[in-house]
Amino acid sequence: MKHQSRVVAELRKQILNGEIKPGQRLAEIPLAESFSVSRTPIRHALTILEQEGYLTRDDSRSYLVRSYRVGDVIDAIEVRGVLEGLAARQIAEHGISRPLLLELKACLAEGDTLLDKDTFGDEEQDRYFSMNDRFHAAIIEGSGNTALMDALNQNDKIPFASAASVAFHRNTFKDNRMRSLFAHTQHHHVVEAIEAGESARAEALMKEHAQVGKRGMNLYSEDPATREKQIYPGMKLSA
Amino acid sequence: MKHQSRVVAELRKQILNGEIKPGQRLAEIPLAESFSVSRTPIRHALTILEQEGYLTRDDSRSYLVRSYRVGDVIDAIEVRGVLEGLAARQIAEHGISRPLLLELKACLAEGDTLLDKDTFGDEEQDRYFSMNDRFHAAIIEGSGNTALMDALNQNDKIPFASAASVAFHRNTFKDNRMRSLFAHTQHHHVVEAIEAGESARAEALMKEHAQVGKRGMNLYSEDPATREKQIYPGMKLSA
DNA sequence: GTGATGCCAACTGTATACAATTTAAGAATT
DNA sequence: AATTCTTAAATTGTATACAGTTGGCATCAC
Repeated sequence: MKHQSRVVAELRKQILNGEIKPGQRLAEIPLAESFSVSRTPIRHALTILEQEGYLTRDDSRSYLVRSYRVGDVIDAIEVRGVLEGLAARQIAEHGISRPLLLELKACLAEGDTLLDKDTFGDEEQDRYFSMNDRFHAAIIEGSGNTALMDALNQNDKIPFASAASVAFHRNTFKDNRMRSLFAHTQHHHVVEAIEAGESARAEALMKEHAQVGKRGMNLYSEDPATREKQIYPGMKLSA
Repeated sequence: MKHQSRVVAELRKQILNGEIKPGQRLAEIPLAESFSVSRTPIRHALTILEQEGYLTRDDSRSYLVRSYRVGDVIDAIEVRGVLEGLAARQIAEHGISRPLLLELKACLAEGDTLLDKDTFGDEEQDRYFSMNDRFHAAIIEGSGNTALMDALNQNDKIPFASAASVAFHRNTFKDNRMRSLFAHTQHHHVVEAIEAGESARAEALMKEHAQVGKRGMNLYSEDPATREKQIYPGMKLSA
């Protein structure tokens, strides 16, 4: 029992995995059958996923999986920049707490170790990405600014816009390592600035740091045609 | 006949008006009776209002009207600052469109006229506030950044955090006029900067402009005790 | 062959019945 | 008198029936 939460989670996962393609229509009855529940929990899930931004409604009727334009992703990365910048600034302004500083330093140390090795294969990449997640999450939550957290949660709904999305492109190892090295050095500088109470610098550095999200996916383009290209959760990006 | 949207809107209004107080429990059956509909549209409305942040769930069961701390409001104003700053910057970067410039200039002109008069009573205030809304909406939508609009929509759920919330405090006419005059001058400067393509300046000015939201409600305090005070939609703020 | 009309199937919106669970009160026991 | 146990009422979760609407398809007229 308690189908509600299960259906929401499962459906969201299917959308994010790309098992359900954008533009595809989601009708209640087929979904109910496929989940072996009644329409009631399905309706609940569709309502929530619409609110979360994964679905839209066609003519105020049926639900469609939403797709995005590349321009939306670029813009969302910009939004993440200013928000994470604000988080870094507020931490610097209020003075960083001991536990937060320790967590950030732990992230830095782990990254140093990873990037110091001669190899940078799948395992190292995965560990790097997970460390990257922790770093960003620590800064965001460390700000204690719930409005900021909410706004970023909203923003992360857009595919490839979240800090975790550096994990989606898989180019050559050398490329990824270089990029990671650069990004990690930015992490160092941000922590430096925060520790020194240099709030404006911390904000600027963190803001700029978000731009790696564009570069990493070759989205760094103001070309209007590129901006219009469709993109969706679970899409394979050939970088 | 389409009770859903009506119930959502009505219930949201009641929460925002403070007719439903924070901490109050919202049970489905009493609500259904009061709206003269079945539980189904009520459930739908509660699901949406929870997603929108107006309600929380107690022990994953009943819905409660959420309340906020003053600190949340201050933080949300800060978030609005960086987001509206980003909007102004992007407009300046991409070059302002003719219709947008006209709309902004119209807002400026209307404000000039209003503030030039000798009186600044309720009517002038209301017109000023409505013009202020239009100005902010024009900048936000004019950025064309949907992620930014989504994030700001999320942010505006926090009571007194939206740009429209300058309307909530009613002090002496003189105070309000002075504040409005100052804020309006900032509007002028922002448009100036955007028109000149001075994107960094436009961003900084717009960011600073959000701070009037704190001052206007005497929320400008880093005092931890003040930050902890409870606040809720529809609450009367004695400034 | 083409277009209009009408019918049927599928779908959403709403109401409601039923099951499972929580809450509360009252009774019983210590 | 206090605590615990029992039980009933209230509430949420789920299923389902029914009505109203929409869209597609086939038939029919031209």
